[in-house]
Amino acid sequence: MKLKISAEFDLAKIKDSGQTFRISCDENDVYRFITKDKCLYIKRLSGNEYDLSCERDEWDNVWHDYFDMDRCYADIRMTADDPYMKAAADFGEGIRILKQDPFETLISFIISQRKSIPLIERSVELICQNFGEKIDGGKVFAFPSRKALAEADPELLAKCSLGYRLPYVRQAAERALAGEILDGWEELSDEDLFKSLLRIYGVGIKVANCTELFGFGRTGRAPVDVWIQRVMDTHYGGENPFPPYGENAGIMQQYIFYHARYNKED
DNA sequence: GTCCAGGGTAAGC
DNA sequence: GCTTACCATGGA
Repeated sequence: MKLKISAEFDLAKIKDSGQTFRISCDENDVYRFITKDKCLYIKRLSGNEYDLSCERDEWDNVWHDYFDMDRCYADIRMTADDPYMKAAADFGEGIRILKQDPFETLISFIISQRKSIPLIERSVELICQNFGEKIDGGKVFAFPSRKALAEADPELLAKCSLGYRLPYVRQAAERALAGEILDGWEELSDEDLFKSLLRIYGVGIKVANCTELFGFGRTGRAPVDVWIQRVMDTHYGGENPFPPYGENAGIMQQYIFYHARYNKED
């Protein structure tokens, strides 16, 4: 179907903002998004006109929330209150925080530690191809279920370039399958959710915050990785500039991350 | 060969 | 509580 999207919405920036590791783009600028067992192909035609592979009800029921369409990012960007933050927020116009599946987010960010984004994408894609269900007529693989990953053949799992993270991934999948983690955690406060995530083997402060922000929609969480730390050291005297933004701290963090990584240092 | 990547754990103070 | 060695892999 065709859809007019008047909100800030930039497919290339969303793809390159390091939130999820499975967005692809073909030579015709058709972007492919995957969440759970759904797959969306979307292309910008002109202005704010888009061509989508799904129909209205799937957009309303799945993708509208996935793309966080009820939030006004323009209003949030305007609150940037120092020159560097303002420049990053302008540069990142069109980024949105995707509301991803908690299990996929947790596993993906456990894998992400000490890896570059291209290598994370490769590992996650291998996991999907080896252990995920075929969707979209068999052309695409969904992220693996808890059961498929918990019961994954160890040798095949090792071929996904997980390195020392392999036991982290397996244990998280086993505990998720057993219902010991994630289930019901939507009800927890940000702080309680944080504490619960930190108890998972292989999950530290950064991965816990990424899981909160991208998997549970907790936009007040602002993960600090090596890029954000560099910006803090270089432009903010080592201080964390995000707490004043409250519930939008994670969104401002995402503008800074995209800006810093896109411009390689700065 | 060296350094780095959307870090975390465990041992040692 | 805080610091530090070590962790497996691939790209620059």
